[in-house]
Amino acid sequence: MSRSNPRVLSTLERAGGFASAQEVYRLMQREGESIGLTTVYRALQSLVNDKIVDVLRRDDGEAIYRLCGEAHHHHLVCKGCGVTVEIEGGAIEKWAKSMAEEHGFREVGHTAEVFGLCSKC
Amino acid sequence: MSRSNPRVLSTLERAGGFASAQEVYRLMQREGESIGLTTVYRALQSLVNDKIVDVLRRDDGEAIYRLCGEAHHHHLVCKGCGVTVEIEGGAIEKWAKSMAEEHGFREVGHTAEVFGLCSKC
DNA sequence: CATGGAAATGAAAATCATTTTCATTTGTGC
DNA sequence: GCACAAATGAAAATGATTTTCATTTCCATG
Repeated sequence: MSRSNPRVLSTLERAGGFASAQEVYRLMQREGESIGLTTVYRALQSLVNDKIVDVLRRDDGEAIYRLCGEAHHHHLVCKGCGVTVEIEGGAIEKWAKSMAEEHGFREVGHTAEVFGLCSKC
Repeated sequence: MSRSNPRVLSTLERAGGFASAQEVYRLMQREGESIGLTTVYRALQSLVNDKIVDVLRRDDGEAIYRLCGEAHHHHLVCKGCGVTVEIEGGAIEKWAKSMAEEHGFREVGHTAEVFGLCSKC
């Protein structure tokens, strides 16, 4: 019952391994792929079940998917112009892990975003 | 323009300081309070703006609100039962600040959440 | 006591991501 | 070719949240 559609997976990869179902769908449409939104949702769910992708939530509640094992990075976002820089987060990994262990948590993940005003704004 | 309706706040308190907008609404109805769902949503948004409550996301994407203390802290949330522990984040402050400076950003803020499965789940 | 405008309220409609339904298509073994 | 399970996708359903807009409540001031 593997509905893990390879076209969806490869699109998610091309998206930088980080996109919502709607975004994957739009991307595939734009690239001329013929696929239904329903199938995209099912494929993503399936990929999550198979632990091939992770699911997180954006602040607005939309689910975003990313490849497991993707190098985990974070974002530095400008509140003024929206420009985004990927930043490295080794410090966070450690912090999250130690905090979790301290309270007996397992299977730990985390989200972190930094925002401010870039030099131009 | 303070729409931070005190009845909504007190209901959230009574709910154990942890509930979705829909739950607050249902609770108030059950207690015979006369209030509209719209007003509950507006009050909660207002409380978030005023930093009186925090907003998180349940796994299903529903927003949940909870009273928050003054001190800047982060949350360790269980994906299973939703139990939440406040954790200290000095490491994060430093990390966010240094990453931002490195890229010339000013007026820096950040968000960070850690999630996993607690010992009971 | 008006009364006039600003803020608050809430019912109903709109939005939007996600899920479900169901009829159709595709693929596979026989 | 044939039957049958799995996959697909269009359209409808769902459910949280937001928006619209008409009405009501407050309050200051005449």
